[in-house]
Amino acid sequence: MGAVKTKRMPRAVREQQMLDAAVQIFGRRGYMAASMDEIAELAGVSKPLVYLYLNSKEDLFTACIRREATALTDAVRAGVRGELPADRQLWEGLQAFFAHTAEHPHAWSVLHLQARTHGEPFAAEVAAMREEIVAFVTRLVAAAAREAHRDPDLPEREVAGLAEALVGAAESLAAWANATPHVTARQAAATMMNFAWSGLGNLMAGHPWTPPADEA
Amino acid sequence: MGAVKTKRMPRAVREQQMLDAAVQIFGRRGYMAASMDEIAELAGVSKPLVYLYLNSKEDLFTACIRREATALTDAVRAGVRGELPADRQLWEGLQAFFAHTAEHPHAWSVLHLQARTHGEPFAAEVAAMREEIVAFVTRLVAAAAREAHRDPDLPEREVAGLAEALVGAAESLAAWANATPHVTARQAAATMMNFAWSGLGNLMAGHPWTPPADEA
Amino acid sequence: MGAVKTKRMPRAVREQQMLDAAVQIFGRRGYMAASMDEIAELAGVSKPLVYLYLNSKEDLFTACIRREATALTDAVRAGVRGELPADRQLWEGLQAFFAHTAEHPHAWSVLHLQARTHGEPFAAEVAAMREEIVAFVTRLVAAAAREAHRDPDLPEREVAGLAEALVGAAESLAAWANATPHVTARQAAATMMNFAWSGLGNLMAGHPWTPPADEA
Amino acid sequence: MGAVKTKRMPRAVREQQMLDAAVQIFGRRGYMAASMDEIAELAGVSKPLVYLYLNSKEDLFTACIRREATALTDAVRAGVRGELPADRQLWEGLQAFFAHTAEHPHAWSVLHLQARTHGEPFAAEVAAMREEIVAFVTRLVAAAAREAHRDPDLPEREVAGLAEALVGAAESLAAWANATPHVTARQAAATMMNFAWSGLGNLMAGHPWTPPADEA
DNA sequence: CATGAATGAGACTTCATTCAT
DNA sequence: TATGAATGAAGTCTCATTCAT
Repeated sequence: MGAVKTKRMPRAVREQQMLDAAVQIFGRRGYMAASMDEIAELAGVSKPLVYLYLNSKEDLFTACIRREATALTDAVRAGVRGELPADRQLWEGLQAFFAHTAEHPHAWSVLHLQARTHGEPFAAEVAAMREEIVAFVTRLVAAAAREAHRDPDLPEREVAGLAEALVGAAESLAAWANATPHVTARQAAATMMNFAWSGLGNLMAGHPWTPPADEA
Repeated sequence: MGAVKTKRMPRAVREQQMLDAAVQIFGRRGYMAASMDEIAELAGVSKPLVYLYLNSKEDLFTACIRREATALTDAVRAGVRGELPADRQLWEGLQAFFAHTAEHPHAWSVLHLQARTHGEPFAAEVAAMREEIVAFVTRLVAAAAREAHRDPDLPEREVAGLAEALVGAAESLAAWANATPHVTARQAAATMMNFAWSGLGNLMAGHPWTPPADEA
Repeated sequence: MGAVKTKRMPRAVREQQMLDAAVQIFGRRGYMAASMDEIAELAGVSKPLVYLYLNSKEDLFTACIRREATALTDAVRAGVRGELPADRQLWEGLQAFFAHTAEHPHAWSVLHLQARTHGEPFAAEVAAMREEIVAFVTRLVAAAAREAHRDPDLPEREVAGLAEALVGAAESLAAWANATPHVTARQAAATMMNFAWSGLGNLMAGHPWTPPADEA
Repeated sequence: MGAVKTKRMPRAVREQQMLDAAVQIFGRRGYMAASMDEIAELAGVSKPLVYLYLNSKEDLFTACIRREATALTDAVRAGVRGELPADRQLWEGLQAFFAHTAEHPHAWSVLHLQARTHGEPFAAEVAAMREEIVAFVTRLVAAAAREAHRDPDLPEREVAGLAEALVGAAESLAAWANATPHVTARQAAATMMNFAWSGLGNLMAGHPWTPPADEA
């Protein structure tokens, strides 16, 4: 188990191996309980090399957060086509989000649980990513309001609260989907759309949001 | 700082003091970073006494989780009147929830962040509480469906997903409300109702959920 | 070897044992080469106890320096009778100094070599002690000048230089006396008086300083 | 900062660059705290090259000591003209000594502080140099005795002690002169002559040693 | 009931040193 | 010749936990 022990690799490659191992261990054990020994072993290198390249446990953790935050936002961005109406964009973004978090559960654990649980420096790193996503959602809500010719604008804090709730719901659902067998990204996204777009009231009245039938 | 150092208290009282201190420290520092030394000092007792009464760090943490989980569910239960329609019950439950988490931020940190970040034994404890709340929400959704004479029942897993999303949104909003100045429990609950009951679609179309005007 | 392993001693006693061990190891190996493990073992306690009582290696070293500096200045002060003429006071002070350094060679190594070799915080500690001794010598020189009715006062910096040279010579001689077998404190002090009081010129001309014949 | 990084230099030159760097780092940080990394970087070469040329940290330190000890004794020897009377020779030697130590403070730190603080192998190296200087001083004292027709020869150990004290005083004064602004080598040497040649007694009586007025 | 005294185990980190190119 | 890559060994420090009074 762990990376095959190959000797003398260029620095950039070794660094990625270390980050891979670190994300896995941090995700499994949590920041404090993770030991540099275990990370080094899983990466197939000696501990001093980890320190030589990544400096300290804190820096290593930060590097993990940064890499995975970027990967996640990139994945979401890549999944969305900007020319579609707001609900369709949200639908696509959610699918990309659930797909990515399902494929990288350790990374998601690092971002969603570990990073927020261990003080400012790390939490701030995730907050930046979150803000980017919240901003994306906020743009969608604004666009939807325009499309619907909504007249009295929603107060700014109300929008912030809504975006927060939506993102929170999605995050929570991601954890649930990861833990529940046979729940696909598509299904999770559909549940989210029903919940967030139609609302429970409409849903109960028999008016769910209906996904488009085009995709794989 | 810390409890006033009084000698010879009955065991039950001492134990509560210890749990108070532990919740505070665990909430502030996280499970691993919290030290038994600091907890004992804040509780105003010697470390061996903590071990005598609560056995080990794990047991102490579990006791904290259990006490605070019970307190939270009790608070929510106490806030709801079962004879009202579903949306009103949800409205009241959410208010109670946001009010309690705002008043006990350390406890909320323990339940929402710390307990889920440190492996099965603790996560399971919180999961039990969560299930109780999810069950409550599920009953509400079922009741709402009945009230609306919804015909084809929602598939069970879909309901589970919706409840999960709703709870997740509420949890996320609780953290946000705690961190954002001047957001009251009532406002947070109203945002949740708009979001969860009416849905973004309706909201954009100018049909928000309207809270009743009766309460303080 | 090392202190007899007795259990459960009061804190003050254990602290002294630790300082004893630390002075010995620091004196033998130097600050950096000394390991806390070795010190703890020689003190007959576990390492954590050393940290519990003395905080850190730096603090431990500082405590050693302080204790030994105080002991040395106390010893010198106790050896001098203030009512005698200047040269007799110097003679007595030197004897006390050489006797003390000979009896506590590790302590002398800590003060003379180790403390000065490892940065400001420690050097400053010794500098304070040294200044006290230099001040004592400076008073003697001034007194001698008064006794001799010397008219044009010596410039202040000149006095500082002389005191520095005298103390330096004594320090150096202490190391030499410790390393050379069969050199007593009395002999070392006599050499110093010849050198410092009479000067090489007088000495060569057959006019040495003659010690009083009273003491043991 | 550091030597300019030039490729392909002859071995002898590279070695000197390394020794320069090593003396500086050892002088600044002390033997143990100095790291081979820092030395290699300051020398502008890679660490393996340092090992190729100088074998080990111990050997490197020894090489530093040897080079600087030779440089110092050479400087003193070069400053003394053997045909002059003893006190003039001492005067010249002291001036050369203070001038050299002032110009090479790192080297002086290595010889005076670091080398003596780290065990036999290094201390022995310095002891050899010191003996050479002490021998020089001893010859002067003997010469002075002859000039003064002193009859009963000073016992050998007494001479050793005097030389030791003189050298110790000079060493101490060198450190003091380096640390005190605006004290020149000439002034330091003058203080030493007053102290060592005339003695405090004479000095107090108004009979200092007077330097010749010839030099720059 | 309550605590001062004590420790085994393990964490992070650094360093001198060596391969393989 | 010269170096980027790599590590065994050791050091400081912290913590949960237990005696013995």
